[in-house]
Amino acid sequence: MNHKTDNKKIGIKEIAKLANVSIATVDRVLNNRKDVSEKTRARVQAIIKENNYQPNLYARALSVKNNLSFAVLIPKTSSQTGYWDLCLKGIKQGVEEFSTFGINIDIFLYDQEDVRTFTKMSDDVLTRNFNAVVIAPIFISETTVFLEECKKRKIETIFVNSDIKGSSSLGYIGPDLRSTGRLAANLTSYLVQDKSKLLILNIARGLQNYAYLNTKIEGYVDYLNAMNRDFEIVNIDIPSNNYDEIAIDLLRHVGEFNPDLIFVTNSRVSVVGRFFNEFRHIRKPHIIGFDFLNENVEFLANGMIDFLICQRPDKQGYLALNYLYRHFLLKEEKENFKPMPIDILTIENYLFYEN
Amino acid sequence: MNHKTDNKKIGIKEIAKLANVSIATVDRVLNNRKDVSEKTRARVQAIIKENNYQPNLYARALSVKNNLSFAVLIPKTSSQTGYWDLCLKGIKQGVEEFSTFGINIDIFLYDQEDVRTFTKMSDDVLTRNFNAVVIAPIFISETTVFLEECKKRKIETIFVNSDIKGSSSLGYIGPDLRSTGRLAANLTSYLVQDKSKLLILNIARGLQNYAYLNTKIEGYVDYLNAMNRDFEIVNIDIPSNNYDEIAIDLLRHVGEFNPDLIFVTNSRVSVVGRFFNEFRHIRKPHIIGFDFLNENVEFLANGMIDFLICQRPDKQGYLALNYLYRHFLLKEEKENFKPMPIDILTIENYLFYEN
DNA sequence: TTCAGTTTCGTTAACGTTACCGAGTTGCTG
DNA sequence: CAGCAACTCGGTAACGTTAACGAAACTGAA
Repeated sequence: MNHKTDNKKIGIKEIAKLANVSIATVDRVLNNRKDVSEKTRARVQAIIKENNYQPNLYARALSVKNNLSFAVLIPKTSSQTGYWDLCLKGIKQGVEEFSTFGINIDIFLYDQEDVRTFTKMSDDVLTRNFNAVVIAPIFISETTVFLEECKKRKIETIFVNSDIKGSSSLGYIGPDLRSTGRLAANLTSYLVQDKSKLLILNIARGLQNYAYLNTKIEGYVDYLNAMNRDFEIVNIDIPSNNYDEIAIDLLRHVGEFNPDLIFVTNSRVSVVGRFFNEFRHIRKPHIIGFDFLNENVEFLANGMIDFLICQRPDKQGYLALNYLYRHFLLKEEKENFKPMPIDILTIENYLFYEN
Repeated sequence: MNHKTDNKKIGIKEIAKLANVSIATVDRVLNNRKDVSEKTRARVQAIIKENNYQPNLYARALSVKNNLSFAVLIPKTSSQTGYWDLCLKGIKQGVEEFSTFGINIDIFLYDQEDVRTFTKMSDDVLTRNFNAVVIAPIFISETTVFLEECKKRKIETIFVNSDIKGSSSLGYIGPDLRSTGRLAANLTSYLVQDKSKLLILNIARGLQNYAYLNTKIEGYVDYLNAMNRDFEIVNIDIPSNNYDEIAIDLLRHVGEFNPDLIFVTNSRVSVVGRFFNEFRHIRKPHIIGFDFLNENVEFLANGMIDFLICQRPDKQGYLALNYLYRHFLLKEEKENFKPMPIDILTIENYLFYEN
């Protein structure tokens, strides 16, 4: 059962020799540039295919002295959640890694509670000459305007975190939102009995800017309704970032509704954990929320939160840059990226998360 | 909030100029070789640190024309489970990727039901001159003997899939087995009520060779006992690979015990799924098992299996080779690898698995 | 002082690919 | 047929690092 592997990698030089041309010509057909006749192009291509030539990406990366520059346009982290810090962490890893190739990456952080900072930043981006820009599209209409400008100037665009279907030039890197909602519902169905009361909580100031949350909620509700298990589902908005304010609202809603499970539709789930940690006399429901933030993990670890659904914001950020790198440098065509995995974290596996 | 990043990467050449030495000398201190005086070594090192020099790994990989060769020594896939196929898939990905660097990788597949094939293969490995060998240590005592020989010949060793603590030279790449057991118990606790009956199933011919399964079971049982929820737990071995034989045993045990949940301790969980798919009149318990195999996913998708706990065998295989690559070529020291993540798959997120 | 041996260091050719520069060829116009 | 553009193609220097080779400087003993 000894499986030998003696596939000596063939280089551009050998190809050239076999085709009886110079390496420059081989390079031209490889990168399908002009300045090569159809006849020789065909001949070289045949030999390339024949010998299963694979370019040495490292040599390529070493050789090319590009002056690519990318912009990253995402919210700055708020006082209420470290979510964007994670994304930024991934971005910075990419900045570090790709600076080796002379890629310059500038990061623009806008305030997700102030649309004017977004328009300001996006204007700034346009004054410089970027080859591509990574965008977290929070403000939908403003982003659409910005995308128009990018298109005119032939600046490639790619989304992270949420998608405006079909409007960026390079697509979207992030989780399927509807599926994350369905997954939450799936877990919910294990946690509670028939006829239970389920509370959906949307917590954040300026909720009108988080249109994508509705997709999650749809997935959640549709899944549960299809089960015919007589759940009573209530959807509540708490448009605040202040714990004390939120606590007051929570006190009222939880008191009135007395839910068996709370589904927090974003990363603010730690607030709910904190609430039940303080108000011990209130019956603690099951809790499901999002994202691997320190404050969330704390309540996962002490049993307050049952499940954390994770979309790896850091990986998202990194992958977006990685995608650009591959698009520009390695010239990989690649079908539009695979969707991000959706991870489930519990008290028993969170320690091994993050790879 | 504009965050500029203008860290021009400095090269070995600039370092040489700054230190007033040749690039060869810089190279010597970088790879701390001999043939350089303590004085200049210190000076160069200072300048390296000062300028935060980071070697260009791609240039290094391009330059070095090593003749490294690794061996991989894992079980061949049996008729009963595609588990090792997955691991092999990851290995092959590594073979492909690292052949660019002139690394030669030979794969030796032994029969996990026949210890003689293992000793035969491991002897074969020793006749050749490998720099390192990746081992899945199924046969503990035989592996230990083999490791002794490797140590004598200064062949590096690294484990995948399961560990014999402290006996390989480069450590272990794989999940923490006890934690996977605990995680299964954690999910179990959500799926069933107090006083439920839980059936632990160990299915495989030659079970005596799977000592590591006990670690999983310990984690599972300990976790549940600590909950004080009055579970009735039964642990059953079915030492067979034949479905008909297994079905007979299952029929008997399930009939007698009537479990509320079955925990299959390895990847053979699809057999149990098939069983309940055929015997519709028997009350189907919840089912938890391991590994992202096609046959398992099939029963996850149709609702037979509730949770699949995944240890990414393909990633394990790839990471093992990647680790060797980094150890030999990039000379990264790196603290002994992070543990593998432990993933939870349900009917709602399996589609997005595999990245 | 000489000379062999050792220690320390610099020069240079690779590694596989890219891209600039310029030389040869063809085709067309006047 | 001259002249000139357009099209093909080859030569070669770079990219940052490694390693083989040999030169220089130093050591110590005769």
